[in-house]
Amino acid sequence: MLRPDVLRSKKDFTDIYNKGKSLGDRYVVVFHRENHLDYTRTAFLASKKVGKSVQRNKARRLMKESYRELKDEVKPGRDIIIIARNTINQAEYRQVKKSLRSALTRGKLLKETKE
RNA sequence: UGAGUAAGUCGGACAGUCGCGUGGGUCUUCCCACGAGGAAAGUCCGGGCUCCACAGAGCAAGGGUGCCGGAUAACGUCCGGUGGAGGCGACUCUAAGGAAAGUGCAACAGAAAGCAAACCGCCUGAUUUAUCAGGUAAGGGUGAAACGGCGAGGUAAGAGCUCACCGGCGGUGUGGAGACAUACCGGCCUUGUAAACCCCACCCGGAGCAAGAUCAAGAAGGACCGCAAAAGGCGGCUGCUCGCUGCCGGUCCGUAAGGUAGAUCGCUUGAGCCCUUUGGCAACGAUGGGCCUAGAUAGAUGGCUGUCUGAGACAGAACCCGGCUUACAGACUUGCUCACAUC
RNA sequence: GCCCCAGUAGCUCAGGGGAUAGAGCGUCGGUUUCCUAAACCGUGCGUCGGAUGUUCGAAUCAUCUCUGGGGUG
Repeated sequence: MLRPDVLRSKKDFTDIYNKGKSLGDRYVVVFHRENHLDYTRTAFLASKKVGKSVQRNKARRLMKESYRELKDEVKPGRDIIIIARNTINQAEYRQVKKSLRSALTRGKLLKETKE
């Protein structure tokens, strides 16, 4: 079965790119937009600029793992696209997580309870 | 011991914990099992499978292969051999048919680049002593390549003109399954290039799993049947009105079909892997037994902690197999060769 | 996934077995000018993306490889 919390259609992507907000950090770029649902939908992308398939898979796994640990702090009801930059190849997991956290914080996507 | 050569194996491991994909369970979000490669890569060949075309084969075009024999489902792959090249050797490499079917090309240099010729020479004759006529292709020079090589005889000078050896070509015999090898004889002999066109032999229909098959929303669009009836358009019964009626149009219900979004299948059991015995030099084949080993669909292998020779190669399945090619840190095993030392 | 194409000077491109690889723009130097521009003259600029092979000879032919670009569903 297809999971509902994953972005799929081309229309969603172009809407988020054109009408959503974007912000970048050292290792990742985040696009986000309200989706009027009661849950969050996400997508993790690594383009060919990042490297061959091994590097791209590694980048996506690091981003997914980072998001998994931050998931409970994220406010629901948004579509989020997380894109790897080619600097991610030199990064460790902790650095990626830190970068993603700072990006989400600056986009005010996290709940106010945590710092 | 050192150097080398050939073949092969592994490709960080283990434990705990939080997560991911598939399957199963007593499907309560709990438990169990399994979960990338030797190249998964490049997409360079060969097949399976699916649809289309032809349903008879042949010819042509276009493309491919190219020493011989075997292996194989097939191959441009593999194995064994032949010829050639390299290495002291183990061994390695080899697009290796045909140039006497034809066409083209061979720059520059050189007299001459392919079928005959002759620049300087050499020799003979004539004579005006510097040229002319004839003979010759040994020597010089040019070039990547100059019409068999080298030596002897021979001659005016020379020449396969003659002879020995070597190379090549043709014929015959012998060995071999064949490529080919070898012996004898012959005339003395024909440049290179086919990864230039080409000739000969053999092979090839096209597209590709996003192929294709099944199910199938919709306030989507079209077809047909029926029913109801408000308005409208055109026509008929009559010249007009009313009325009746046919068609179009519109609304609703139904039928069958195609089929978009979407879903399911194709999707992993296969020319499969491991072991035993056995035929074969080998590739590989046969017999018997055992095993089930990813199947996602924006696409599953990651994070943290600890231990160990301290960590680090190239790299990620997408329908599936057989090969080729390319990339690859490091570790290990076995056979063989050469050199040195010792016994 | 499948299928194509390209790679030659700093840039845009010729050249498809025999060149010292060529043209335009550009760079640099000079002439002219008080100076600059324009004009004119000159100058260099290249492992022909890489490796191996065929050939007497390769940018050109063959094989492998790298990089870039495009098409298609």
